[in-house]
Amino acid sequence: MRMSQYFLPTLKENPAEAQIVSHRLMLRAGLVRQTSAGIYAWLPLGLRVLKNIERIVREEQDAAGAQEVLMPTIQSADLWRESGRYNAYGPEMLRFKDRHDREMLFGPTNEEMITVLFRDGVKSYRDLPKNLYHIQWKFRDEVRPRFGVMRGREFLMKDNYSFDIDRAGAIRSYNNMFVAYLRTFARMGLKAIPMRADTGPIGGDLSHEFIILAETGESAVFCHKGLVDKDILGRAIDYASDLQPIVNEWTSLYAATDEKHDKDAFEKIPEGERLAARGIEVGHIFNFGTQYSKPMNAVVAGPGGEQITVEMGSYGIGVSRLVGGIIEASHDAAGIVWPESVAPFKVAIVNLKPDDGPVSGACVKLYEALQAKGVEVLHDDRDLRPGAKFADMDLIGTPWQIIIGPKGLAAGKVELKNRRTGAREELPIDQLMQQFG
RNA sequence: CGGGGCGUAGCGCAGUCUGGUAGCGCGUCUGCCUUGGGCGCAGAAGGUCGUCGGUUCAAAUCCGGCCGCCCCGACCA
Repeated sequence: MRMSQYFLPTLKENPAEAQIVSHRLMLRAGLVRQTSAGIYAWLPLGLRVLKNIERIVREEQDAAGAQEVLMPTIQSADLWRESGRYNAYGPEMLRFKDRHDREMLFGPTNEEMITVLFRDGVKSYRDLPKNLYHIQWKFRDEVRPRFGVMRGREFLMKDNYSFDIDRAGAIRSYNNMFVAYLRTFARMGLKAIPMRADTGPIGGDLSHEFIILAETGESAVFCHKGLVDKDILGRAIDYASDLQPIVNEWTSLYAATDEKHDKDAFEKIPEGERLAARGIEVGHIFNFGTQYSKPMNAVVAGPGGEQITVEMGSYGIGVSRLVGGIIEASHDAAGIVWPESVAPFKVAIVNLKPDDGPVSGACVKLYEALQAKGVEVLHDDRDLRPGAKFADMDLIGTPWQIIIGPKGLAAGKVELKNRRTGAREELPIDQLMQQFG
């Protein structure tokens, strides 16, 4: 993308309404604009990040055996009357009537809808297990939306639902998602720690929240330090095998949110290995047994022809929240520092002297060569002073900056800067191509 | 939902107490200059002062209603 043509409105000053760093940087770097309290429009740069996060979530869900569907944002009130939640759910649910006076709602979650889809489509134990997910916009009319996309009213969420014949199967499904979540967040450069959590109004008996540590987190969390740097990506994972040992490895060390915090257990950890911090919830997994399948009569025929109520679980990842969460976890005084896996552009070319023929020629040639190789590259061809370009580029946080100016070019070299470390090196252009091949 | 604050140019703010020509910085546009970390000079555009009503010769300013936004708390499958 040529920056001179890109819709990228960056701001030099912090908007007054933004208090936390991720919100400020998202506005300043031109990722989003607020349109109402807790409701945001995604601009081109922000949308690229959102799509990258979505892609990683999707790849890991697919790998773990979940199948993608897409359910609507609008649901009927009758559906929710079936589970008994229409009246139980509070004013966070946005309710309205259509032109025929039918009661509708903007979905805050999809347990009811998925249960009906499952119930109507699966009749035999032989078709189990099933695990269906979708990535769809949700609306919850929060009393007090805040912190930008971290607690918006409209937000993008991956939610999925597992259906098993018995509890043992449900636990296998739960463990699959547990490991898939570890991988998902790790791939985004996050250190997400699974913590025992309250199941809340959704009910159930087995639940973990995946928390990333950040000063501005909404909840207080307590855990063993050993969990912070545990690595999942180095492991070969076979979702067909029993993943309980891996789950045990993570759950045997203490980790809990304040609702579930056990002070005595925490203090048994040697003092140097205790970690009391604040965290952001980016994922939450539940096993809730037959809480929805029972009232909604989601049953399958068992081997002996008997009717068996299926065991369910649900699993959520806050996709739009992750954009803010990743920034909270990865920024510096100059701006955002994107992990490569989610960066809107992997590399940026900074043309220091656009009115210099050889310099611009080299920039364009490199830009086209990188594009031809499928590298996501942003070319700053704007007629601005170098300082302004450097400031913008650091703000939007492209992991690599290729800086091309007349001095270096005369020596046949360009400069490569790593956004995270600030390290720079001078390289001949063809060597650069190898690096991004 | 309880408490607090704010609404004046694209962004950040002053002006409101004490009513009398709507300002500043940044950004934007034009020209010149400059070109390795938001450079400099000159000129310009841009505002129903959130909204509705009241008081007054006169309202950004005083009074009232409404709307919107932010912060703390409670809440948050």
